[in-house]
Amino acid sequence: MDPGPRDVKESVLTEATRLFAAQGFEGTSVQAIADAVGIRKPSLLYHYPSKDALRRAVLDEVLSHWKDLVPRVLAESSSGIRRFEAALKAVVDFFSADPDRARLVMRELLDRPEEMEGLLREHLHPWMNLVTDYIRLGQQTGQVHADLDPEAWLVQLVTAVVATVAVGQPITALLPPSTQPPLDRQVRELVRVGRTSLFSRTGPGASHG
Amino acid sequence: MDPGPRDVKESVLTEATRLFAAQGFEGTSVQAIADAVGIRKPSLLYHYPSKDALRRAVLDEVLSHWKDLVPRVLAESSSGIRRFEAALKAVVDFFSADPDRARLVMRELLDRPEEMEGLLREHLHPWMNLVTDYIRLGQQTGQVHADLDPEAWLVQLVTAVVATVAVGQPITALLPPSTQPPLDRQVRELVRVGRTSLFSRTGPGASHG
DNA sequence: CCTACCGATCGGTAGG
DNA sequence: CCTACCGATCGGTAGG
Repeated sequence: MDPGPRDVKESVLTEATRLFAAQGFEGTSVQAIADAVGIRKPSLLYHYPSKDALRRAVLDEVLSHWKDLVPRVLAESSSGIRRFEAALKAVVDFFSADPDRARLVMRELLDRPEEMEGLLREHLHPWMNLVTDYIRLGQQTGQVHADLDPEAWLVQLVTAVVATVAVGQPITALLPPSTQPPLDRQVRELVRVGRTSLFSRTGPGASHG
Repeated sequence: MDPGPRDVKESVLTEATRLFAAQGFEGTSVQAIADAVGIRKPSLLYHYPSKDALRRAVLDEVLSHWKDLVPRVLAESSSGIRRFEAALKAVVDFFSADPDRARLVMRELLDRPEEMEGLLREHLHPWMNLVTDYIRLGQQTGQVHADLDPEAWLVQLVTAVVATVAVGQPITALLPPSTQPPLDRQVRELVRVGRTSLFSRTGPGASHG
């Protein structure tokens, strides 16, 4: 029944992620995390020397999973509109698979904007240039809207994905009743918005990649 | 020099808004707000009987300003693309004028999703139907993309505005250096995304309104 | 991983 | 709007 003691540290990280995402860092006490794991507070502080160390470990895990994702997405060799769909789907899936990731990122952006500036540069900038170069190529061939701002467009789209997944529950309460899960419906429209705002013609003109 | 005692309550609200937006509700102590105002803690609790009452007052003020805005926006009688631009600009201006509004809304959506569901319904649903009806009209005349999901599109756009303004500082750090203020650049692209994802033809075909 | 304990701060109250 | 004070909880440490 009990998890073996060898993965107590891992379960501290799991519970901390859950609670930080739901209630925020300041809204979550070390005691509450220890209770969720089923150990005493000083035992938790043996694994992570301070509450802030635990926060950094939680954030680190999200960002390292993100770093794993990026090479896989960029390795997709399909071209044009299919490449767009595959890449955007990968980003959506990454956050949808665990909405706590989106909530955590959103909270850190609000709580510690200066710290996050550095982390975003480190984790997004490298591959951002690859994507924006590819977009500019599309602009030269006329596939992509000429007046699109590549960097701003990309930042816009990722922001929209993170925000939509992070606060999906309350905002999709505005949608009329439907058989479709509300978040799916919201994400589907997000993808359509991304596609139409990127491509100037939507036909199957996959001519480079 | 000192503000007269008659507007102490107002200045409590102002400082609470600033601090809740920057550090969150749990991250801000009643003592910190009292310090910012220049009074003692029990004096603050005379004006607002509890910390939670102060939180509700702060949120209420944001939402009531929002309620003031909506009729003005919908009174805009221009049509088609101009109507879109004017309405979206009004929403952007509302949050840009005081980014704390966007941060506050985002934090409440994360901290209290259930409570916010009700408030969103109350404050957005009424005029949401007006907008989506207008969008459907555009779909019948062919001005608006036929496969657009009106409710989801509208929720998507407002979410994007709030998120972009709320975390504008850290996310625009990803943009290359420019003479243009980064948030302006980000907002300009957001408007372009909104326009191209809404209209199927962007010519000046203002035929109804 | 535990018991026992620390000073500091939390939101809030009594009483004027 | 103040002084004085409340019990509860905070993150963290000593010591085993």
